[in-house]
Amino acid sequence: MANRRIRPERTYEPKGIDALDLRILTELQDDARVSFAELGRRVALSAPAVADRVQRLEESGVITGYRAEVDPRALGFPVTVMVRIRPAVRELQRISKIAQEVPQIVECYRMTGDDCFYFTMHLRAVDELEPILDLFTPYGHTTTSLIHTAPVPRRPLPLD
Amino acid sequence: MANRRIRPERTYEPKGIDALDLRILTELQDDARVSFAELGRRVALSAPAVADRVQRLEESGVITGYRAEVDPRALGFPVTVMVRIRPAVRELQRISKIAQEVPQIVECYRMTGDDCFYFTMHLRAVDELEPILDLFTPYGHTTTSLIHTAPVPRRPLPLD
DNA sequence: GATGAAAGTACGCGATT
DNA sequence: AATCGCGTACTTTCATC
Repeated sequence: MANRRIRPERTYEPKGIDALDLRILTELQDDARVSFAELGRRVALSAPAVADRVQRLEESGVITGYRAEVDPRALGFPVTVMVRIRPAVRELQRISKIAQEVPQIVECYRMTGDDCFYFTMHLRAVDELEPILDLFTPYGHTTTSLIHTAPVPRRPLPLD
Repeated sequence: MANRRIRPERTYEPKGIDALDLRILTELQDDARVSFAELGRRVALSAPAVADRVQRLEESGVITGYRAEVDPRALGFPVTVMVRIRPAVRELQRISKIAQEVPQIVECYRMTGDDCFYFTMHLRAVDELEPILDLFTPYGHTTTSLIHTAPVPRRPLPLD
């Protein structure tokens, strides 16, 4: 029988990341627009030195991007919805594809359990919900929840 | 009988936000570290003009922050977990509080449905899971899923 | 537009291997 | 001796008035 051991494509080990890198990452998670000069002052390094480190962290995939966070409600998306999906057999790929194609969906994950997909989306009105859910119902069973509040709003990973 | 009509505390209307603001927000959602000069070039505005607009968007709460996104796996958190909670009666506040106090939890939301809390956390090993879940089990029933992949990794709100 | 700050580049120093 | 990481010096670009 063939060897079916599954190996991860990459081994994710924090090699070559030191305490100074973690301090830099903490600062950048808190304020991504800080200048290299100011960042250098905060971690006691020269501007070129921090710029080098930040570039290294970007190129090695530790930093995956810099995002302005916006308030969807302030932009006319007052409805945030979380949907779980229990896919019908052999329809997993299709669900991924639809999720990618619906622009209101801002994230979608696959996970363990019966409901093995979930996604979050922002809507201009609840009217938008039904037609979007109908894209998925042919391929699985959906469970929908409206999000009320954020007891813990999105926050950085603690890196100490 | 008292009037029990529920009104939102704030009306969230995109008032005073024009197409140029939306283009600026799109750029900043994509690359929060872009300079005002470069941002100005992209939206055909002078650097001081975009700087003014960005400041206005920050002060009005449309922009809530600038975050570097990091890859938790690259930093030694290979396990991402999503937990839903169906709280016991009258224990909602307690669940919020615990979620706030656990640093591994990077977001927590309250929503409609039986499982009216959910949160996401990043762990260094699955060993960490049990003691964290045990913080919640006295106050509700938990459903835990390990996250495998991201068919749609976190992406910006489309503002066209 | 002008001024002061920050980014980017080049080069040299010192420690580590 | 060679490499790596940092600092300094200098030019260009940017932020701010």
